[in-house]
Amino acid sequence: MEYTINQLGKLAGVSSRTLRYYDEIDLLSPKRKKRNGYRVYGQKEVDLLQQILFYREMDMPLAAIKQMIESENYDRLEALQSHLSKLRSKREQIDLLIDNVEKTIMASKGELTMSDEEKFEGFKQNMIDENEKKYGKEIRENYGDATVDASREKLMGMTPDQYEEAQSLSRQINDHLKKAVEQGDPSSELAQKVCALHKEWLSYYWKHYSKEAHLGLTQLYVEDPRFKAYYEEVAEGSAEFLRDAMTVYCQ
Amino acid sequence: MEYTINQLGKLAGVSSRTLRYYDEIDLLSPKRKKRNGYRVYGQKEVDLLQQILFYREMDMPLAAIKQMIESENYDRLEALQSHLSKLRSKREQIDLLIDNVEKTIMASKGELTMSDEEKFEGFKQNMIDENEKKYGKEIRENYGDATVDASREKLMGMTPDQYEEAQSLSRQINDHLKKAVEQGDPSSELAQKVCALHKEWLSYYWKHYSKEAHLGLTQLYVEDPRFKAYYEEVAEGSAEFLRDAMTVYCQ
DNA sequence: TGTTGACCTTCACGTTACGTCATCGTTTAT
DNA sequence: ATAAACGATGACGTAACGTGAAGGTCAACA
Repeated sequence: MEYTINQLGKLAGVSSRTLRYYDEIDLLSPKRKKRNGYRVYGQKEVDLLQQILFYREMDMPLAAIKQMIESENYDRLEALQSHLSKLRSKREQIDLLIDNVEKTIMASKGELTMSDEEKFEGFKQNMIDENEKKYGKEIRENYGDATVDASREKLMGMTPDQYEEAQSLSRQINDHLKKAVEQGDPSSELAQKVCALHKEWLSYYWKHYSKEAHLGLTQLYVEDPRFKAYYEEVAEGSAEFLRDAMTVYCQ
Repeated sequence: MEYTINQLGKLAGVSSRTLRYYDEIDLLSPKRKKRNGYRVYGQKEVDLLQQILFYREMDMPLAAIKQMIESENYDRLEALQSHLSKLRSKREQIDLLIDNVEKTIMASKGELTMSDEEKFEGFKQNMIDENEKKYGKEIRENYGDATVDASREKLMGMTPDQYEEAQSLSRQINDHLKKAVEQGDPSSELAQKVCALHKEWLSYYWKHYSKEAHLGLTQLYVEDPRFKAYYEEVAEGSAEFLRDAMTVYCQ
């Protein structure tokens, strides 16, 4: 697919001026120019613009974005993973702010009092972000994005490896669970493997593991509509299936 | 409490230059100046800065913020309520972006293909407005996902006592709901008590409570067949009844 | 007592990521 | 043929500060 400057702009929700500016600073150049000077954007440019907008959404300066995507060791997938974790912390920050506003509302009604520190909770994105501001630039230049994310997660209590592992496990569980449900046998090897994976996944969140608690959790998955909704999205009846499989797994 | 310019800056997470700039444009002036010219900020200024930062967080230009807070009919409480709903929309947009990144990751692994339109979903803000108009599916995704996320997080840190309490509440809710449905009046004392219990029960799963979300959840109970099935077992029409009662409860 | 270093002041220029004309050529529809 | 829509290139404007420079103030320490 080929796009004119305004078509691409509309598609991506940016102005044509923006695209011309990106061309000017050699951040995103059109595939080619027609004889009449018109810019023509192709598939590659569409995808690159998407990448750029992801970074921009994280408030990264365009110069830094340029460095990133021009970098020798730029790993697109790694970058996307990093976007994910940043978006998640952004969401947490918004939750903090929502909390703050709710408290402020109550405070203005005289239902509670807030310390001056509390009044600004959620604005200054705590030590993690300050850390990023301080050292982020240099670290990023030297080691790329992944390292920054890594140190962030460390501050949050989990190592990046743990976090990644947990995320990966979660995806694996869903994938295998789906297949196992299709096969239909809770005592099958695959189903038991899902149970083992689930136990491993739990170990990232639970301090003390016990069979009873694990079984109780899967029972909860069945009983509690909210958990059930989650598992219904993985596969129909997967909550019950997981509980049955876990019953076998825990003997 | 009185603050110097840097103390207030540190407290609020802004630079002293910012505070001087706000003074310059008469957005936020210090309470007074000492003989030596030093700026002194007091309690009123602290609270005003908080308000300003709320607006700034919504990407409102400082000139507009100035107009707002100088306005004759400026209602602080109303403004806070508006912040809340805007923050929620912002959260929704981030969820969209997260969705986009996740899809992009899968696409880059060849697990699915994305249209060019899909690649820019979540960037354009006008999509938020569209989403706000679409009730059914979006509500399920937004509230449903948030519910599941919050539940999972919180459950991991629940003590057995808390879990028991939540379960007990759940049973109480079902008991009383059944009786209330039989009586038939959603505004009855019993029905309102059910709502209060439900709110209490939610507090075991939701990190941040809000009337809107609570009401949205009960609407979800009605619209989503999976949730509805759960409530149909309690009593016929109890999902609708709970929603109607909650509408009264939340005013 | 002098000096150091942390804060404070004002003044002023620099920056980023575009918005917004102005002026012009090109293409398409009527 | 003429208008409307679209494209191009300057060039200037802007918001919200960042970043010095040049200098006054203040507590503490030698």
